Amino acid sequence: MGLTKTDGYTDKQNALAIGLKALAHPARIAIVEHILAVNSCICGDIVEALPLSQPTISQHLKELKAAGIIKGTISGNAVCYCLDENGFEVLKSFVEQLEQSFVKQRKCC
Amino acid sequence: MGLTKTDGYTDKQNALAIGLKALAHPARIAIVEHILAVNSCICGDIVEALPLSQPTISQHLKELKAAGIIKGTISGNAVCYCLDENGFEVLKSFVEQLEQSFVKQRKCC
DNA sequence: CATCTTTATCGTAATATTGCAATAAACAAA
DNA sequence: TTTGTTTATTGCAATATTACGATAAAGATG
Repeated sequence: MGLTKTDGYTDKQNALAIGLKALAHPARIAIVEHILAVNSCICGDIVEALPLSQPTISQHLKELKAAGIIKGTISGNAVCYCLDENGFEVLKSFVEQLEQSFVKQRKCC
Repeated sequence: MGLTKTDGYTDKQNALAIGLKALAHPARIAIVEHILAVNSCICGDIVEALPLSQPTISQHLKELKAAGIIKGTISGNAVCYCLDENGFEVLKSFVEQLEQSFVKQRKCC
């Protein structure tokens, strides 16, 4: 089938899956890390930093934007990218929730 | 193509992408949350808790195991599943790293 | 205007993922 | 041994993802 079922799960679970999927690719992780590393909006030097063609990177940026992980602001004929605080919160709170439950979990295996 | 490029990224980036991908599915999130919710090893009641067939769930469990997120211990003809601490650390440290960088990031857009 | 620079989109080929029915495998219980 | 119970594997079919060349779109620059 290839089609992920979404009914039968909570909205939260589905939303989280989408968010994680957006980050579950080395190129997209590299893009986020690059944005963090340069510590400013980047105006399209990502193509030089990654081993992918320009159309492919454009596509990855689109996915990160759609997932709310980055924002893009048009500036002349370039686009400035930076992290989107809101989308980042979703990921953070999930991991925090997991960690809290995990600490409470008694070891059994 | 459909084939994710892995050369040109660090081992850490590639490993993280694999770990995130393992969690980037509502069923696998639901499985992990269920293991945490019952607060003990579960011996195969997941099939009743999720809207998927037994073979499909078996496959998702296999992926979570391969990613180091859960462990399975054979117990009679059943299998007890619980979280695997090691695999969980990878995810946790990534988010912590992201968060630290993110705090330092000055707002620009 | 013409041209360059930068980013986005379209079309397409290769590969991956998802889900399930059918079946197997492994052990338990009668 | 026979039957049930539990989990894994195999073999698909349908859909999604990834990557790139070609091209478009939009603004900058000469």
